[in-house]
Amino acid sequence: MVCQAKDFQQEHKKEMRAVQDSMDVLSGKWKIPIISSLCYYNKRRFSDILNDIEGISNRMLSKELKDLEINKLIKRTILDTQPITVQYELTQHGITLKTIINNLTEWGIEHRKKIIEQ
Amino acid sequence: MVCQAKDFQQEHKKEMRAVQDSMDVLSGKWKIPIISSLCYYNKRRFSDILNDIEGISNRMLSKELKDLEINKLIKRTILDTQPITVQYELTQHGITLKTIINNLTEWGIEHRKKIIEQ
DNA sequence: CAGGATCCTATACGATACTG
DNA sequence: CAGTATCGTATAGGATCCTG
Repeated sequence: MVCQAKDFQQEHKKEMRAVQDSMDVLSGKWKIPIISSLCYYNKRRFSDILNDIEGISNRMLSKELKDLEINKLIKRTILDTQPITVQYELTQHGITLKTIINNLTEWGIEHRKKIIEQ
Repeated sequence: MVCQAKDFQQEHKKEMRAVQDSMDVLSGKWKIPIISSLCYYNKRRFSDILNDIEGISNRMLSKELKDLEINKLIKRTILDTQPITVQYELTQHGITLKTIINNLTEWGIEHRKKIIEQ
């Protein structure tokens, strides 16, 4: 009995740590919106993302894109255009976040309804 | 054609806004971990949550719990014990976040593997 | 035990201007 | 176009102490 309770405890600790691991990579005001943009549009240029996300500054977008690239969630490609354009897309690993993005989208819609209805 | 492209554009704008709506409520370092604790343990006292989440201070926990209560995601109950204890649990609305928490947990585990393996 | 009050710091973020 | 550099502010968050 006591032993099983301890097992649950252990299991929950692991789950809690896993969630925090996710949040280490995803927290902040802009990471999720950026990933969402790439999730919905697939390939997207710097200035496009800048327009997709309301309120973000180029400084922040630049910094966050770097972070996400370091964490292997997105891939950066310089296109041979004139002038040069840069394309971003999700990596295979980044794509595994699609489920979460979809859930957040659905939840956001429901949450807005809940807030408005009162 | 052009018209359909515009429709997609519109749809994506909505999705993007929905995601940001979610993040308005959930962003910050501690909200998701707190919800996770209540998600996995169901009913939980203040000091328990304080222990569940590594690194959180009582000041932050107190503040974030208030925020979540205002947003109707959790419910606060004062128990008639000596000394007084306070119990927190997810509301019906808060429970709708379980899917997201579970996904974040799974993703965190996979992400850790990815990071370690290189 | 469950917080509130106070003080303090780091950093996240914004605005603006500039460059290849 | 895709950033970088610089500067400034706000606020998120930590540490500590106090109270019913």
